[in-house]
Amino acid sequence: MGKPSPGELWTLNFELTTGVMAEVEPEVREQGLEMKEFFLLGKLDDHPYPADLARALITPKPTITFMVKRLESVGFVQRQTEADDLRRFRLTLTPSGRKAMEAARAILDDAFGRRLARLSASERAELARLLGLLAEKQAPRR
Amino acid sequence: MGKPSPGELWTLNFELTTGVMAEVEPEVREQGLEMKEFFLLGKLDDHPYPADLARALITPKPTITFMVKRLESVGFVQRQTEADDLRRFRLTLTPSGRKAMEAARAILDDAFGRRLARLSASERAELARLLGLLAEKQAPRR
DNA sequence: TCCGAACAGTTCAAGGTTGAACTACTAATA
DNA sequence: TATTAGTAGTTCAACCTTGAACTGTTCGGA
Repeated sequence: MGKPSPGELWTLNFELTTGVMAEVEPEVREQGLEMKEFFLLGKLDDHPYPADLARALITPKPTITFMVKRLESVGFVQRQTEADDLRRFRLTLTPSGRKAMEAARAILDDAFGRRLARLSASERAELARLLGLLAEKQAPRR
Repeated sequence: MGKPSPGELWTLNFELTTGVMAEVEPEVREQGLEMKEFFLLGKLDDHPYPADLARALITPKPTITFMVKRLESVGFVQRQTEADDLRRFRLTLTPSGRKAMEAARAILDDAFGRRLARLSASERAELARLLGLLAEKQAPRR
Protein backbone atom coordinates (compact mmCIF):
# COMPACT_ATOMS: atom_id res chain seq x y z
CA MET A 1 0.00 0.00 0.00
CA GLY A 2 2.00 2.92 -1.28
CA LYS A 3 -0.16 5.93 -0.62
CA PRO A 4 -3.50 5.00 0.86
CA SER A 5 -6.49 7.25 0.27
CA PRO A 6 -8.16 8.66 3.39
CA GLY A 7 -10.88 6.03 3.11
CA GLU A 8 -8.36 3.21 2.82
CA LEU A 9 -6.50 4.49 5.84
CA TRP A 10 -9.76 4.74 7.78
CA THR A 11 -10.64 1.18 6.79
CA LEU A 12 -7.22 -0.12 7.79
CA ASN A 13 -7.55 1.58 11.14
CA PHE A 14 -11.11 0.38 11.62
CA GLU A 15 -10.04 -3.19 10.98
CA LEU A 16 -7.22 -2.76 13.44
CA THR A 17 -9.56 -1.66 16.23
CA THR A 18 -12.27 -4.20 15.46
CA GLY A 19 -9.69 -6.95 15.09
CA VAL A 20 -8.33 -6.25 18.56
CA MET A 21 -11.88 -6.06 19.86
CA ALA A 22 -12.79 -9.46 18.44
CA GLU A 23 -9.60 -10.90 19.89
CA VAL A 24 -10.42 -9.60 23.34
CA GLU A 25 -14.13 -10.27 23.40
CA PRO A 26 -14.21 -13.88 24.67
CA GLU A 27 -11.97 -13.03 27.64
CA VAL A 28 -13.96 -9.92 28.49
CA ARG A 29 -17.14 -11.97 28.39
CA GLU A 30 -15.62 -14.24 31.03
CA GLN A 31 -15.63 -11.19 33.30
CA GLY A 32 -19.40 -11.04 32.88
CA LEU A 33 -19.33 -8.14 30.42
CA GLU A 34 -20.30 -7.61 26.82
CA MET A 35 -17.92 -5.24 25.02
CA LYS A 36 -20.55 -2.52 24.84
CA GLU A 37 -21.18 -2.84 28.54
CA PHE A 38 -17.47 -2.49 29.17
CA PHE A 39 -17.43 0.75 27.18
CA LEU A 40 -20.39 1.99 29.16
CA LEU A 41 -18.76 1.24 32.51
CA GLY A 42 -15.60 2.94 31.32
CA LYS A 43 -17.50 6.15 30.69
CA LEU A 44 -19.48 6.07 33.90
CA ASP A 45 -17.14 8.10 36.08
CA ASP A 46 -17.16 10.98 33.61
CA HIS A 47 -20.75 10.59 32.37
CA PRO A 48 -22.91 9.47 35.27
CA TYR A 49 -26.35 10.01 33.66
CA PRO A 50 -27.99 7.81 31.03
CA ALA A 51 -28.67 10.64 28.56
CA ASP A 52 -25.07 11.71 29.00
CA LEU A 53 -23.87 8.18 28.28
CA ALA A 54 -26.06 7.99 25.20
CA ARG A 55 -24.29 11.03 23.77
CA ALA A 56 -20.81 9.91 24.77
CA LEU A 57 -21.28 6.43 23.32
CA ILE A 58 -23.20 7.60 20.21
CA THR A 59 -25.95 5.16 21.15
CA PRO A 60 -29.75 5.60 21.26
CA LYS A 61 -31.30 6.19 24.64
CA PRO A 62 -33.41 3.01 24.73
CA THR A 63 -30.25 0.95 24.28
CA ILE A 64 -28.74 2.66 27.31
CA THR A 65 -31.91 2.00 29.29
CA PHE A 66 -31.70 -1.71 28.56
CA MET A 67 -27.97 -2.00 29.19
CA VAL A 68 -28.22 -0.14 32.49
CA LYS A 69 -31.13 -2.35 33.51
CA ARG A 70 -29.05 -5.45 33.01
CA LEU A 71 -25.92 -4.00 34.60
CA GLU A 72 -27.97 -3.04 37.62
CA SER A 73 -29.55 -6.48 37.84
CA VAL A 74 -26.14 -8.16 37.97
CA GLY A 75 -24.93 -5.67 40.56
CA PHE A 76 -22.33 -3.78 38.52
CA VAL A 77 -24.14 -0.44 38.64
CA GLN A 78 -26.20 1.38 41.21
CA ARG A 79 -28.73 4.10 40.52
CA GLN A 80 -29.87 6.85 42.81
CA THR A 81 -32.37 9.57 42.04
CA GLU A 82 -30.86 13.02 41.90
CA ALA A 83 -32.41 15.28 44.54
CA ASP A 84 -32.13 18.53 42.60
CA ASP A 85 -33.44 17.16 39.30
CA LEU A 86 -36.03 14.45 39.70
CA ARG A 87 -35.85 13.49 36.03
CA ARG A 88 -32.35 12.17 36.39
CA PHE A 89 -30.68 9.12 37.86
CA ARG A 90 -27.07 9.20 38.89
CA LEU A 91 -25.32 5.95 38.09
CA THR A 92 -22.33 4.69 40.03
CA LEU A 93 -20.11 1.66 39.70
CA THR A 94 -20.40 -0.84 42.51
CA PRO A 95 -17.15 -2.38 43.75
CA SER A 96 -17.81 -5.54 41.74
CA GLY A 97 -18.64 -3.42 38.70
CA ARG A 98 -15.38 -1.55 39.01
CA LYS A 99 -13.52 -4.79 39.43
CA ALA A 100 -15.03 -6.28 36.28
CA MET A 101 -14.35 -3.08 34.34
CA GLU A 102 -10.73 -2.96 35.44
CA ALA A 103 -10.21 -6.61 34.62
CA ALA A 104 -11.59 -5.98 31.13
CA ARG A 105 -9.37 -2.93 30.77
CA ALA A 106 -6.34 -5.02 31.70
CA ILE A 107 -7.26 -7.55 29.01
CA LEU A 108 -7.52 -4.78 26.42
CA ASP A 109 -4.24 -3.21 27.62
CA ASP A 110 -2.58 -6.54 27.17
CA ALA A 111 -3.95 -7.23 23.69
CA PHE A 112 -3.30 -3.78 22.26
CA GLY A 113 -0.02 -3.61 24.14
CA ARG A 114 1.14 -6.63 22.14
CA ARG A 115 0.42 -4.73 18.93
CA LEU A 116 2.13 -1.59 20.17
CA ALA A 117 5.20 -3.64 21.08
CA ARG A 118 5.88 -3.75 17.33
CA LEU A 119 6.75 -0.06 17.53
CA SER A 120 9.63 1.69 19.25
CA ALA A 121 8.93 3.93 22.23
CA SER A 122 9.30 7.04 20.11
CA GLU A 123 7.02 5.63 17.42
CA ARG A 124 4.38 4.87 20.04
CA ALA A 125 4.61 8.41 21.34
CA GLU A 126 4.30 9.80 17.83
CA LEU A 127 1.27 7.59 17.12
CA ALA A 128 -0.41 8.78 20.30
CA ARG A 129 0.26 12.38 19.35
CA LEU A 130 -1.11 12.02 15.84
CA LEU A 131 -4.22 10.14 16.96
CA GLY A 132 -4.77 12.76 19.62
CA LEU A 133 -4.83 15.45 16.94
CA LEU A 134 -7.26 13.51 14.78
CA ALA A 135 -9.61 12.54 17.56
CA GLU A 136 -10.45 16.05 18.78
CA LYS A 137 -14.00 17.11 18.03
CA GLN A 138 -13.02 20.25 16.21
CA ALA A 139 -9.73 20.87 14.53
CA PRO A 140 -7.14 21.87 17.12
CA ARG A 141 -5.14 25.01 16.37
CA ARG A 142 -1.44 24.27 16.16
CA MET B 1 -3.17 12.98 28.11
CA GLY B 2 0.49 12.65 28.89
CA LYS B 3 1.27 9.00 28.33
CA PRO B 4 -1.82 6.99 27.46
CA SER B 5 -1.95 3.31 28.36
CA PRO B 6 -2.45 0.91 25.44
CA GLY B 7 -6.12 0.60 26.35
CA GLU B 8 -6.57 4.36 26.44
CA LEU B 9 -4.92 4.69 23.06
CA TRP B 10 -7.11 1.94 21.66
CA THR B 11 -10.19 3.69 23.05
CA LEU B 12 -9.15 7.03 21.61
CA ASN B 13 -8.61 5.43 18.25
CA PHE B 14 -11.87 3.50 18.42
CA GLU B 15 -13.76 6.69 19.15
CA LEU B 16 -12.03 8.37 16.24
CA THR B 17 -13.15 5.68 13.79
CA THR B 18 -16.68 5.37 15.18
CA GLY B 19 -17.03 9.14 15.31
CA VAL B 20 -16.20 9.44 11.64
CA MET B 21 -18.53 6.56 10.91
CA ALA B 22 -21.44 8.20 12.71
CA GLU B 23 -20.70 11.44 10.87
CA VAL B 24 -20.81 9.73 7.51
CA GLU B 25 -23.72 7.37 8.10
CA PRO B 26 -26.67 9.60 7.11
CA GLU B 27 -25.08 10.51 3.79
CA VAL B 28 -24.16 6.90 3.04
CA ARG B 29 -27.72 5.87 3.80
CA GLU B 30 -28.87 8.31 1.13
CA GLN B 31 -26.96 6.14 -1.33
CA GLY B 32 -29.21 3.25 -0.31
CA LEU B 33 -26.58 1.57 1.87
CA GLU B 34 -26.20 0.75 5.54
CA MET B 35 -22.61 1.12 6.76
CA LYS B 36 -22.22 -2.64 7.15
CA GLU B 37 -23.48 -3.17 3.64
CA PHE B 38 -20.94 -0.66 2.39
CA PHE B 39 -18.16 -2.62 4.12
CA LEU B 40 -19.46 -5.81 2.54
CA LEU B 41 -19.52 -4.33 -0.96
CA GLY B 42 -16.02 -3.00 -0.41
CA LYS B 43 -14.73 -6.51 0.25
CA LEU B 44 -16.60 -8.16 -2.58
CA ASP B 45 -13.92 -7.91 -5.25
CA ASP B 46 -11.37 -9.64 -3.03
CA HIS B 47 -13.78 -11.98 -1.20
CA PRO B 48 -16.48 -13.09 -3.62
CA TYR B 49 -17.99 -15.91 -1.52
CA PRO B 50 -20.26 -15.49 1.50
CA ALA B 51 -18.19 -17.67 3.82
CA ASP B 52 -15.15 -15.72 2.73
CA LEU B 53 -16.91 -12.44 3.50
CA ALA B 54 -17.94 -13.73 6.91
CA ARG B 55 -14.29 -14.30 7.80
CA ALA B 56 -13.07 -11.01 6.32
CA LEU B 57 -15.75 -8.98 8.10
CA ILE B 58 -15.59 -10.95 11.38
CA THR B 59 -19.34 -11.49 11.09
CA PRO B 60 -21.47 -14.62 11.56
CA LYS B 61 -22.56 -16.46 8.44
CA PRO B 62 -26.32 -15.93 8.92
CA THR B 63 -25.76 -12.18 9.01
CA ILE B 64 -24.01 -12.39 5.65
CA THR B 65 -26.87 -14.47 4.26
CA PHE B 66 -29.37 -11.79 5.23
CA MET B 67 -27.30 -8.87 4.02
CA VAL B 68 -26.61 -10.52 0.69
CA LYS B 69 -30.28 -11.33 0.30
CA ARG B 70 -31.19 -7.68 0.71
CA LEU B 71 -28.36 -6.39 -1.48
CA GLU B 72 -29.46 -8.79 -4.18
CA SER B 73 -33.10 -7.71 -3.88
CA VAL B 74 -32.19 -4.07 -4.43
CA GLY B 75 -29.97 -5.01 -7.37
CA PHE B 76 -26.55 -4.16 -5.93
CA VAL B 77 -25.23 -7.71 -6.00
CA GLN B 78 -25.60 -10.64 -8.33
CA ARG B 79 -25.09 -14.28 -7.44
CA GLN B 80 -24.15 -17.14 -9.73
CA THR B 81 -23.60 -20.73 -8.75
CA GLU B 82 -20.03 -21.87 -9.12
CA ALA B 83 -19.82 -24.73 -11.64
CA ASP B 84 -16.88 -26.54 -10.02
CA ASP B 85 -18.21 -26.37 -6.44
CA LEU B 86 -21.97 -26.50 -6.16
CA ARG B 87 -21.93 -25.48 -2.50
CA ARG B 88 -20.71 -22.01 -3.38
CA PHE B 89 -22.14 -18.85 -4.86
CA ARG B 90 -19.94 -16.30 -6.49
CA LEU B 91 -21.11 -12.77 -5.73
CA THR B 92 -20.45 -9.85 -8.04
CA LEU B 93 -21.22 -6.17 -7.85
CA THR B 94 -23.75 -4.93 -10.38
CA PRO B 95 -23.02 -1.57 -12.04
CA SER B 96 -25.48 0.17 -9.70
CA GLY B 97 -23.93 -1.63 -6.72
CA ARG B 98 -20.49 -0.45 -7.71
CA LYS B 99 -21.79 3.05 -8.19
CA ALA B 100 -23.37 3.13 -4.72
CA MET B 101 -20.23 1.68 -3.17
CA GLU B 102 -18.00 4.22 -4.85
CA ALA B 103 -20.25 7.08 -3.84
CA ALA B 104 -20.10 5.89 -0.22
CA ARG B 105 -16.33 5.57 -0.47
CA ALA B 106 -16.11 9.16 -1.70
CA ILE B 107 -18.16 10.34 1.28
CA LEU B 108 -15.83 8.51 3.65
CA ASP B 109 -12.76 9.85 1.85
CA ASP B 110 -14.11 13.31 2.27
CA ALA B 111 -14.94 13.01 5.97
CA PHE B 112 -11.71 11.32 7.01
CA GLY B 113 -9.78 13.54 4.62
CA ARG B 114 -10.96 16.54 6.62
CA ARG B 115 -9.49 14.99 9.75
CA LEU B 116 -6.24 14.12 8.03
CA ALA B 117 -5.96 17.70 6.82
CA ARG B 118 -5.00 18.54 10.39
CA LEU B 119 -1.71 16.75 9.78
CA SER B 120 1.17 17.65 7.49
CA ALA B 121 1.92 15.43 4.50
CA SER B 122 4.83 13.81 6.30
CA GLU B 123 2.76 13.22 9.41
CA ARG B 124 0.07 11.55 7.33
CA ALA B 125 2.67 9.30 5.74
CA GLU B 126 4.07 8.41 9.15
CA LEU B 127 0.60 7.65 10.50
CA ALA B 128 -0.10 5.37 7.54
CA ARG B 129 3.19 3.59 8.10
CA LEU B 130 2.59 3.05 11.82
CA LEU B 131 -1.00 1.86 11.36
CA GLY B 132 0.20 -0.46 8.64
CA LEU B 133 2.61 -2.08 11.08
CA LEU B 134 -0.06 -2.46 13.75
CA ALA B 135 -2.75 -3.81 11.45
CA GLU B 136 -0.85 -6.83 10.11
CA LYS B 137 -2.20 -10.12 11.33
CA GLN B 138 1.08 -11.31 12.76
CA ALA B 139 3.95 -9.13 13.84
CA PRO B 140 5.95 -8.06 10.79
CA ARG B 141 9.69 -8.57 11.02
CA ARG B 142 11.53 -5.29 10.67
C1' DT C 1 -16.45 -47.06 -4.25
C1' DC C 2 -17.84 -46.22 0.09
C1' DC C 3 -17.72 -43.72 4.33
C1' DG C 4 -16.96 -40.09 7.56
C1' DA C 5 -15.16 -35.55 8.20
C1' DA C 6 -15.29 -30.98 6.74
C1' DC C 7 -17.18 -27.04 4.46
C1' DA C 8 -20.85 -23.62 2.10
C1' DG C 9 -24.86 -21.70 2.90
C1' DT C 10 -29.63 -21.52 4.93
C1' DT C 11 -33.39 -21.72 8.42
C1' DC C 12 -35.34 -20.73 12.66
C1' DA C 13 -36.11 -19.08 17.13
C1' DA C 14 -34.25 -16.39 20.80
C1' DG C 15 -32.46 -12.35 22.05
C1' DG C 16 -30.75 -7.61 21.17
C1' DT C 17 -31.41 -2.93 19.17
C1' DT C 18 -33.92 1.18 18.18
C1' DG C 19 -37.36 4.92 16.17
C1' DA C 20 -41.50 6.85 17.69
C1' DA C 21 -44.35 8.09 21.07
C1' DC C 22 -45.03 8.73 25.74
C1' DT C 23 -44.70 10.51 30.98
C1' DA C 24 -42.56 13.28 34.25
C1' DC C 25 -40.02 17.03 35.31
C1' DT C 26 -37.38 21.58 34.63
C1' DA C 27 -36.56 26.13 32.69
C1' DA C 28 -37.58 30.27 30.28
C1' DT C 29 -40.77 33.82 29.24
C1' DA C 30 -44.38 36.89 29.87
C1' DT D 1 -48.20 32.26 37.99
C1' DA D 2 -49.43 30.28 33.66
C1' DT D 3 -47.74 28.80 29.44
C1' DT D 4 -44.61 26.80 26.51
C1' DA D 5 -40.49 24.58 25.09
C1' DG D 6 -37.11 21.49 26.18
C1' DT D 7 -34.85 17.51 28.60
C1' DA D 8 -34.49 12.72 31.16
C1' DG D 9 -35.79 8.41 30.91
C1' DT D 10 -39.08 4.59 29.65
C1' DT D 11 -42.18 1.63 26.86
C1' DC D 12 -43.45 -0.80 22.92
C1' DA D 13 -43.46 -2.84 18.53
C1' DA D 14 -40.81 -3.49 14.54
C1' DC D 15 -36.68 -4.81 12.93
C1' DC D 16 -31.97 -6.80 13.04
C1' DT D 17 -28.54 -10.13 14.57
C1' DT D 18 -26.95 -14.57 15.63
C1' DG D 19 -26.07 -19.46 17.90
C1' DA D 20 -27.56 -23.93 16.94
C1' DA D 21 -29.01 -27.10 13.97
C1' DC D 22 -29.82 -28.38 9.44
C1' DT D 23 -29.15 -29.67 4.06
C1' DG D 24 -26.37 -30.43 0.35
C1' DT D 25 -21.77 -30.90 -1.51
C1' DT D 26 -16.79 -31.94 -1.60
C1' DC D 27 -12.78 -34.43 -0.27
C1' DG D 28 -9.59 -37.83 1.65
C1' DG D 29 -8.65 -42.36 3.16
C1' DA D 30 -9.78 -47.36 3.57
